[in-house]
Amino acid sequence: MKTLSLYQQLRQDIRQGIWPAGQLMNQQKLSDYYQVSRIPVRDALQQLKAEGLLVMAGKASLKVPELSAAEAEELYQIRLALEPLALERALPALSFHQLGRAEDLLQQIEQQQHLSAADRGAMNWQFHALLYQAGDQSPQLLQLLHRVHQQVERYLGFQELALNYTDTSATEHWQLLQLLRDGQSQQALTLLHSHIAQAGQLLVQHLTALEQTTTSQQSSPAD
Amino acid sequence: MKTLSLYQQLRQDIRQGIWPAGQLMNQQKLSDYYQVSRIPVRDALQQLKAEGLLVMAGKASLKVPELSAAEAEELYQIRLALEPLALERALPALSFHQLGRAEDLLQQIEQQQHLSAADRGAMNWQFHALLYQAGDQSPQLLQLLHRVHQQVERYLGFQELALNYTDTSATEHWQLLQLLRDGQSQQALTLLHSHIAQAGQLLVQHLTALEQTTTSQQSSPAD
DNA sequence: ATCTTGATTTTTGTATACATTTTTAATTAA
DNA sequence: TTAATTAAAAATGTATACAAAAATCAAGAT
Repeated sequence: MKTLSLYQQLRQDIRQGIWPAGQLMNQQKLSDYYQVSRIPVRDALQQLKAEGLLVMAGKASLKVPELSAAEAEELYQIRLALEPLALERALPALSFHQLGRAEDLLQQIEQQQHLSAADRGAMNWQFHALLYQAGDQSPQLLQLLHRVHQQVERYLGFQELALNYTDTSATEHWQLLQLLRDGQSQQALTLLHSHIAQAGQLLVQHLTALEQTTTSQQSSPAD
Repeated sequence: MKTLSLYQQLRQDIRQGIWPAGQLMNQQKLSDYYQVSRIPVRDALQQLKAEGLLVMAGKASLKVPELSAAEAEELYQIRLALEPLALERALPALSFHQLGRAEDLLQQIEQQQHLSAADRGAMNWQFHALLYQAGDQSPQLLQLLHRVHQQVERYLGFQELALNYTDTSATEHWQLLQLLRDGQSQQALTLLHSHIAQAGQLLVQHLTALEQTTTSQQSSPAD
């Protein structure tokens, strides 16, 4: 078991809901909890803030941001805008060697049986990133996408959604690789687009339904 | 004159070339230079690193990243992918009130005569951001774009490029506002796209030319 | 009852000191 | 000469202590 940096630990704990949405993250509490001084806590918090995994609450304090269907939709629109671009830029450098590595990873993901939705999401991103990284021609783009996926993973971990979607998703990944191997770039880009759109739609629908039940629960006893 | 945070100061100094590309940014030297302890320096450095304005150099040190035409092109491709999306999402919330504020800003920019290319770039981004911010419906997108523009500004400050382009650019901004006021959304999006593409092309051409003269200077005396 | 005002408490910001790691330089062997 | 190894140095990581700021709460005025 690798020892995690405090930053990694915190990120994981936020994703796992130990620090839920709305939670105020103050240095003192955290330095007590994790048994370190406030300096490394500061560092970790600042990094998380820069990545959008924490947001300002008031003038000088940080909190775990709330989740919303609207934001999830925004994140998926960003994915839709950036990921086809990333794949397109990587296309010239996508050798069979690279595609082989992607296949290995995909197979490995499938063999992992009992994964949480968030973990599965993280591995899916690894797969996508492997393709986009080819040739190392889009470091800026990759960094932005990494950030976006950090955010998305919080939404995935939120609830075990659409269990049957994982099959569809996996199938599409294999199809994507097949198209890339055959040099059918345009079709690959189209598939990637609809693949992301579909996943986004599913997530947003799920969250929207959830928000409505929650708000109706909140308002009906009061009214 | 407002007192800048160390982070802001450092960002400005990097943009102004006080710490040039390739420069190693170590905490000790900087804490001497800015007359503060290493703690606030750490904070500032970490933030700059998270924003991509500093990059790792070796295992634990940071440096000012090098500039390249390839990266500039990447950044403009990202702008092209994200900014039309941002405008599209802001469209429903774009009231005449908002457009009026944008006009004021534009006029104000034009009245500022002697600005560096980087300063002018920063104000241009302010103008674009004002449009995209309407309705506050894309906070994630705005944050990503802010990051991208931080990077772009380094390139603009690099050299006083294409002095005559500022006129073209300003004209296009007024045209964009006109189209938005007239409700010609599709045309506005198209104009925005070509506006960004044009600026990007100009910058990349400029940098490419510059890189070639530099590399030929480097290699010819040796060979 | 609500909104100020001021004092109290909590929290964050920064300096200093020390521990650990990384980097650099020098030395030795191949 | 080059590469590997090791010792010196410099730099970063972390803890503690203190200063400044922010948030909280209670008392008083409207």
